[in-house]
Amino acid sequence: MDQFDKQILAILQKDNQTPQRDIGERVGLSAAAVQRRIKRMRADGVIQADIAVLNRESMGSPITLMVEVFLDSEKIEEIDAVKKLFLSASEVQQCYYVTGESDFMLVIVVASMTEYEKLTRKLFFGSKNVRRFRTIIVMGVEKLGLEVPIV
Amino acid sequence: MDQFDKQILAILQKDNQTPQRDIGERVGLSAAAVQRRIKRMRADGVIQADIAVLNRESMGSPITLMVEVFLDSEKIEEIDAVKKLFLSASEVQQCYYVTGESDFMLVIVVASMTEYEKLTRKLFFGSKNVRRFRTIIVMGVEKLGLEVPIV
DNA sequence: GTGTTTGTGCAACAAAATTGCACCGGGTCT
DNA sequence: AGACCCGGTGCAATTTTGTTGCACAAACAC
Repeated sequence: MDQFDKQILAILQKDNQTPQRDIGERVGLSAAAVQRRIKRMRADGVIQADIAVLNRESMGSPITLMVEVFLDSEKIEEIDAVKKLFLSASEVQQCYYVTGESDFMLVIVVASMTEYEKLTRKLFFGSKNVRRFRTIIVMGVEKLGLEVPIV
Repeated sequence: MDQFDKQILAILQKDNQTPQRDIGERVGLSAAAVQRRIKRMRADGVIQADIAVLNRESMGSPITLMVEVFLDSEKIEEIDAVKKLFLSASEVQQCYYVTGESDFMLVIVVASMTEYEKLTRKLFFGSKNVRRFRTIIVMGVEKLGLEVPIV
């Protein structure tokens, strides 16, 4: 993971459709070298996924919710159990294990409130270890990205 | 935006490196038709971005934070002003305008706590309209995605 | 120094994306 | 009904991009 790799990643996390030739020019490598590095980083899991980000309005404006989850027990097995439950739901797009008053923060995207209500039963009411949860309704998604600082 | 488009988007938001030929086979179109549809959807902004998601451990485990922001004034101009400020920071990867007790939820990724401390001054202390903010430190990113339900 | 490993550029090659073209409904107008 | 776009399609040709074989160079171990 040298400076070349980092430069390549910086480009890809902004636009992974950039032709390898262009990347090569920008970082000072041949297209072949760039291609080998990208291939290696994908195999190593440094690049976890390659995705298209969709415009939500075009997709019928699904509802985004953030849920702060408070657990009773903080025993590892219990935590792992709820975590597993959360991850099993495709509507849960982001799941963070956090410190402070609460234990988990979830970012959930659903097509309708009815759907969220159902999900709520499955994830929170159905789990004995969830003491309470606070739902924050998102009115506007002002920015949406997954970029990471590259040192 | 018909059923074909939706199927294509469903594939791309999971893996935008899928060859158009494969997509064509899966949805029942020729590769050329798929290519034209994708091109159109990119031009129309239905597809907002194409990005690589990086493994954070490989990137030196940057710190993820969630910040709940409480404003004083809820006048539109004031809200827009802080929003603009938030969006101006590249560390702010997600910005949600929310209902409830607070007004904004931010997802921030920084390389170090020092950096966050500095950002804090710029975004919150520097803005008169921010009454208070609550920082939630992320200990573990259990899932990370931006997928949207496709109806 | 010799050999090994790792990575490079170049050039050939394979695969993918893009485009020109003829064609096929589904509307609309006369 | 018939003539006519219009939007979209598939096929095939073309162009662009990604991939691989090969010779070579730097770094390292022995």
